[in-house]
Amino acid sequence: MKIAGPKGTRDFYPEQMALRNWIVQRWTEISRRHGFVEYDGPIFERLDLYRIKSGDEIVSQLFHFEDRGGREFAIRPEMTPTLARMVAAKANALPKPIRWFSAPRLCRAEKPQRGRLREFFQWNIDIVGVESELADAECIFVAVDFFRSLELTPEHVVMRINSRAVVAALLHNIAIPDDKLTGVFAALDKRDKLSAEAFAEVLGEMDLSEKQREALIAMGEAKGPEGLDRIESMLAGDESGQATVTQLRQVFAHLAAFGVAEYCAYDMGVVRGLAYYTGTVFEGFGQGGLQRAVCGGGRYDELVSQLGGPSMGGVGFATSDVVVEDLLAEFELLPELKATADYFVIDADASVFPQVLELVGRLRHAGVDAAFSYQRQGVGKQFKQAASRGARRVAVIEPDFARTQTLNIKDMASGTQASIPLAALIDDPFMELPTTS
RNA sequence: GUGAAUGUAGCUCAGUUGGUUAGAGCACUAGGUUGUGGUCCUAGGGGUCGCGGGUUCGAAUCCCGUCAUUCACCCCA
Repeated sequence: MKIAGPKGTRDFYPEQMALRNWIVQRWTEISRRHGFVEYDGPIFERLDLYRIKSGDEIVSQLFHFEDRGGREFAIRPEMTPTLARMVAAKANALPKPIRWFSAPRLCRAEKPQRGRLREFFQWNIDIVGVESELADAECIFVAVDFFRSLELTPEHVVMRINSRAVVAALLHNIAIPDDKLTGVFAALDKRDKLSAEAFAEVLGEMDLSEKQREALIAMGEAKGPEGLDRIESMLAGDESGQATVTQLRQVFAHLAAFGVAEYCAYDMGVVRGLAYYTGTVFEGFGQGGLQRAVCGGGRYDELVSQLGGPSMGGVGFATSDVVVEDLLAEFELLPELKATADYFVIDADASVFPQVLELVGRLRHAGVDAAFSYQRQGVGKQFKQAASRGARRVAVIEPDFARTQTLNIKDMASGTQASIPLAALIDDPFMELPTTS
């Protein structure tokens, strides 16, 4: 009886595994380049950890279970609560600022579709313990630098940036009551996906005054530098409100200094769904046929203290292997990852096969990736195998090898071939081959 | 959770108005070109036509159900 894999999960055959590893290596490399160190936590957590702060949306899609003592657990659906828990537990002992990254395997009981599966890998970058908007800007910079390293340009992906503090100040200014904030946040967040009429209709259902609705419509359209100017003028006379705009402008100034301004744009339509964001919020948005968020993040200033730690602000973002792959596929930027070997050793005659094994043994012992054919067959066939195996060089052992102690070495890319003494090969397996053919 | 589309070999698909042993390309395996490669040639393995039921002399093809996948909504990585 055949049993299919679980819905929304993937089997990583060597080809897919190579791509996944390539992506994770990229994440690791970029993280280190920007001065982040790696951490990890358990793959399941107490269910309460997510009940506290992630919001209903996340909780409704948890895979959860009980142990034999009736304790409730959930497979981690996101990493930030674990990070906050770990930081809260040792807050005073950890050197600040905390600059951590992780690439955890996560699970969410969602209905799978493009860019969204039930099991995936997510790259998380977080800076904790820095209140300055420098940290916000640096997180965004890391995200952009990652995309840039994949040869993605602003034509492929842009960072849309906003601040919940600014939004909150605006809403406060037009006297939106606290109990309606969440609803209004949600409405603004999907402004981009709706027509102007549909947006007005959503607002119409929310029991707001005419004036409030007009203000929200004006807000919802604010984008780019002019949009930010308009927002600032809407806050005229509100000193603390204007301060939030000044902070947001600082973020943009830092991003310009880091040299990634062309990737970044102000956008009132970005509010983000997670409940714990308090300040800067941002998302990378795929252009072309993708048209979806490919990374997302923001500032969470209360999460650590809510988990019993000291009052510590944090900011971070995440992206997943699934959307990164979709993004690269969309623009045909996926790498070609073929299996390779440094050397493929061939016998010109079955009688010297023992010497093949001997040479393979010596090369591998020297740290060289060496392969050979299991079957004794013609030289042509063995070369064919060497080629499909991705061998860079082929070493041919001739029938008179015992006497000459010399091999024919061929470079597969250039076709150059040379006669090299065994001792010289072992001494330096990657020597330049004489160019005479 | 709501709505829609699709389900033929490992992959991409053909399969005429329902008619005999269901095909192609790629991939895979073996062999040939008789001592130097990713070309070419030949052969081979592999399919309960998603599954179950119905209509019919006869169903991959029509009908119903079911499952799965994909897309959109919601939300999100």
